[in-house]
Amino acid sequence: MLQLDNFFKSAFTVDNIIFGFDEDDIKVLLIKRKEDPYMDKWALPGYFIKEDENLDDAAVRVLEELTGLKDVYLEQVSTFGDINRHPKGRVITVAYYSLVAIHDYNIRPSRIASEAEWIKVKDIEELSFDHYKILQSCFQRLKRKVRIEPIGFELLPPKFTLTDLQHLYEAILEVKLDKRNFRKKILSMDLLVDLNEVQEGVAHRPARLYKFYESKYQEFLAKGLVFDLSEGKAKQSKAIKKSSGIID
Amino acid sequence: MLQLDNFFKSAFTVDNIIFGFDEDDIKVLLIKRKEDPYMDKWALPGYFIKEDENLDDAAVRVLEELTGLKDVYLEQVSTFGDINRHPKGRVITVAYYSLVAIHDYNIRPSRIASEAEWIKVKDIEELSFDHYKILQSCFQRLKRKVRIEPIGFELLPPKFTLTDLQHLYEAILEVKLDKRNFRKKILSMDLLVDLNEVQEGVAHRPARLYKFYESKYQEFLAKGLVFDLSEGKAKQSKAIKKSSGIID
DNA sequence: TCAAAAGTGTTCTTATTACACCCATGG
DNA sequence: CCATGGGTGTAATAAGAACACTTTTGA
Repeated sequence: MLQLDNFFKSAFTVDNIIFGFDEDDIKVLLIKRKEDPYMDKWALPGYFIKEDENLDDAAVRVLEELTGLKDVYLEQVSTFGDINRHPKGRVITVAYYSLVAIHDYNIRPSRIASEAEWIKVKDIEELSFDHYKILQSCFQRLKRKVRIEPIGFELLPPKFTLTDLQHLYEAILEVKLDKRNFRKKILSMDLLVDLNEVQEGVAHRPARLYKFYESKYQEFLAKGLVFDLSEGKAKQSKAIKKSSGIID
Repeated sequence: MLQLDNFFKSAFTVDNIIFGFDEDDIKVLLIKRKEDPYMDKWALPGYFIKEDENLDDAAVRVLEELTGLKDVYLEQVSTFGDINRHPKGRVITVAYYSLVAIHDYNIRPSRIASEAEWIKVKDIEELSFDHYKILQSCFQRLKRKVRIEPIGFELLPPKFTLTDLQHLYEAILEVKLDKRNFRKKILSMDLLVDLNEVQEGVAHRPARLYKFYESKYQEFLAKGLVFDLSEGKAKQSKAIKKSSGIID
């Protein structure tokens, strides 16, 4: 008869890597800890999972408790459990990343967080615990994911310009993209709605504003199209085209 | 002062999804449990992690203890921790997948496994615990991963024919590929060595044998090339080409 | 001599790249 | 009237897709 008490048990936490986009840079939300270990050091917002709580629910709760953010995109990335990753004993952590439109939310640090601040990913050199490693792993995941699904829009306000979108992709993919080719591609996917509005108060020709057309994305997927802004126009996926007739 | 004992602690396990390839089908290695819960039912090989053991080390150890397999490709996929996933109480599990060339290894079931058997992924309809869900999630991961890195070779014996390789990709990607186009692509990547040997004892024209040229893959990566057999020839990555000169 | 799979090129179509100038606005 | 970023098209190149017949072997 299996008795769980015969096996070692560990504390479990969730850590959230919250990505934002601001002035051409990808940032993450870090908290300054007001609790040992690593008191007064920058860390990812994370805390212990409860006994009666699923992992995803814990990620949502902890995020809200520490930063005030809710209803944001969340995805599990990876689990870190090295024996010595926590100075007080074995603590295994499940890392999640989220995507937030920075200016649409107010951050309210609380609980173990004395401050919370958006910091450029490229300026971060070290963090508490193994959080630097976790950050890198989540940034890699974001980079891959953004080429497969149109999640980048989560990082922009509801109305954005094509240049905003291009800069977002350039920041995530760490590449320079060609303006004309980028526009051709994204518009040909037919996933954006031209709002017939323009920017106000800019000292140059104002840009048109667009929004992401969520429900068209479902049609887009149903047609077997693939979202990839980084290397060209949407292509019909092989799965559909090929299965129709290779007799040779 | 943070006291870990004030927080909920859970038992935690690793589960291994071991993929193999045989007669044009992707298979997974399942064990028949000789221990409750789910005694005599098919399950993924998995067991409890020890107090002084990192997650990856546990995956390696458990795999060997239950199946006799060692020195195989292993990668963490995802963590499953729903409150009720284990009938005896809270058990959080970290899922790994591995890739094995079926005929190069002998399986020796032991510990909690009374039998171990390779079963086609497409024939599996249910498993113990939430293992069916874990399997699906790992298969999705394999599907994505195989297009980005040449890990498929782990599933083949050291010497294989181009048809073997094509069938492998067709099985994983669940697509039919064109023979001539497939050969053109893979050979143009220059990652295979033609061994100047042919199959023996086949009732048709014997095929040439190839092996994967591991060290050439490093050169290949260094040139900024991308491995993708599913949609065409290796392309120079945008990261390298683009950064060189867009002035417009 | 048959069955079974190996091996091999070309053409057409589509996607990707490179690239430069005029436009609208605020200061 | 200047500075700033917005907006636009085309031609050349490269990659992808479609497709059929001859070869070699063992039975």
